[in-house]
Amino acid sequence: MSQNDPSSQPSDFIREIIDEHIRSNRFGGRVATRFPPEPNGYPHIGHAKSVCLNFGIAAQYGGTCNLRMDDTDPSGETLEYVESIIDNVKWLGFDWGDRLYYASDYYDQLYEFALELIRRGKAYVCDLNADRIREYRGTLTEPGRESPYRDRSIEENLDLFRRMRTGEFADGTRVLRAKIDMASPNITLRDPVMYRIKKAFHYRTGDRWCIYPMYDFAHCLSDSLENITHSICTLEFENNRPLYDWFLDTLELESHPRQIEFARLNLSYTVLSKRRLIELVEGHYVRGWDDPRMPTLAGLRRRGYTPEAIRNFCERIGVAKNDSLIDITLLEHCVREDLNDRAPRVLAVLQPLRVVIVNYPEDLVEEFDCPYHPQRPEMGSRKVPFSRVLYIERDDFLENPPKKFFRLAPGREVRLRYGYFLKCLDVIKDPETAEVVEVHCSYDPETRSGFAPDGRKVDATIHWVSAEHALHAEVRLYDRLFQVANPLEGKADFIEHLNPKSLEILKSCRVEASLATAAPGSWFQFERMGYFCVDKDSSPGNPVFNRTATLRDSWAKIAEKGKK
RNA sequence: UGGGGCGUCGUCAAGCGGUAAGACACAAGAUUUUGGUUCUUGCAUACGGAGGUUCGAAUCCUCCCGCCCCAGCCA
Repeated sequence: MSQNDPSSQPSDFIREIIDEHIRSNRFGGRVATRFPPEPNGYPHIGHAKSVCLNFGIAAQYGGTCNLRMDDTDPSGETLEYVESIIDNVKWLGFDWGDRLYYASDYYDQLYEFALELIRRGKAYVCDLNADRIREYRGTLTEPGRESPYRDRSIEENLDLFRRMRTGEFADGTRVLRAKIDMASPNITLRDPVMYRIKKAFHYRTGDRWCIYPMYDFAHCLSDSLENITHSICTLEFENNRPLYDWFLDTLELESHPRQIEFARLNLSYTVLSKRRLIELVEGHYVRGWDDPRMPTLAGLRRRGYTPEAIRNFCERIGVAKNDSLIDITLLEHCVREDLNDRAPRVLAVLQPLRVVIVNYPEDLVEEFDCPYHPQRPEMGSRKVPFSRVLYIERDDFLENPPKKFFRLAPGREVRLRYGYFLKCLDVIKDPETAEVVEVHCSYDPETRSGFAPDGRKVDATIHWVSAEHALHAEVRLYDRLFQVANPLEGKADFIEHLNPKSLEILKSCRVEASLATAAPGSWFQFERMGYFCVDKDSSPGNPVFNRTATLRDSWAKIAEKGKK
């Protein structure tokens, strides 16, 4: 069993805290977590870290994990975002059963809790406007001042708050505040706002409400209502924990979850903040939320990343409190690892160079049986047609090859994958541009299975496709979205760091005929080129492929060194 | 200059007083009909710095330095 493998049961400071709670029977041995996104953007790989953590812990401890939309601010929250969250968390492989909740479903209860706080003399209606409240709040080094409305009677507060709810007052004219401590060194505790007036349409409650609860008030109570035991959130909420506890303590609620904060994910060569992702989408720097260059789950999914790869990535990066910038090569490694195992191998020529085999019969067509996976024969094979005219990759031929290049070149012999040895006899160039347009070769009929009876060796094996039989295809090559590891570093606008070559569209690719029926979303390894998946833009006869990741390429490294 | 948090290899990250795991990256080599995969090997005399406690400190204490978060009627 996997219990013997410690690495299969992740351990981190959060799980240590939970272990301790179980030992001390703090929550009756129960573990209940929740993933609480605000539906105001598409979920990204950073959310995946939280999803994996919360659902992972629940599964590991035999507990539950709820999915809760933290929708307490009508502006920006939409059903489209809710759907994208549901869709993507499900795709990642997690199941919340029937426990899909919405903070907006708690509005009535939250309102009652607010009334109770007023009755306990712990909340008051404040008539200061936003600017005034800021002034009264003080600064990091100076204490704040108490609002002149702080000592209203309970009756007046109750009356005013009810009238706030009925829409008697204009937006921004009054708020409900918690009465805590205007001199607290923790600014979060300086009489924080609990409710604001916003006469805005909410995507779920419509115009039933014109006052909306703030995060600090709503979140702890939502957790409590759901009987959460461990409320896991990111580091920036650490300052808010005393407030989280204050509401629950002041209301004397039985269910008092423990808030635990961990460091959010940062990934090199991309950005993971909703605000900036929205900017990329709305500024049309990418083709939408599911653009394969985006770090959104929708983007990664369309790019060809598998849920398994993403989950594995989330496990490998660990959980701690250090601000970190994870190297994107780790994410890439995780997809390659998964796809190497499961992607069928297939032949595809991205930048075709025409090859005529001068000694191959004009009308002969042979079929080679090509296995789908070198290490997994159970994946089977398919027949690939071979004929006199082929296409090979442009990069696999060089008229004047450098020392370490051992692919095709004048006078050189290579092996065609699954086929014959091929020798270059002649190079045909465009008289105007001197560009190589065609290569004439001969093949050795004795080498049909890829070996020479005389035992002679060949340095390279290249991929190919029969000109007459191949399918035309569009292939989209993606590279990192940004040119620098940390686009947010420095004073420059992160947009300036966008990689102008993050997308290269190749329209004259040729892929083997077996791909004609490939379903959108299916993964392949184009041999020697990388992992690709069928894009949703494909139509019958016009397949479109996205490059998920290149293969590791030691030749590219050698070539790169040669340039320097 | 208030409060909260964090500082271990290029990047993450174990370590919880007994003499620095692992992963990615990188480098070298072996195998190979993908310059892929796989395999082997190398990669922190050192844990932000300085003192101190101790037979022994990345782990305990003190001071210092650096980075992140908080002054939304966002979450």
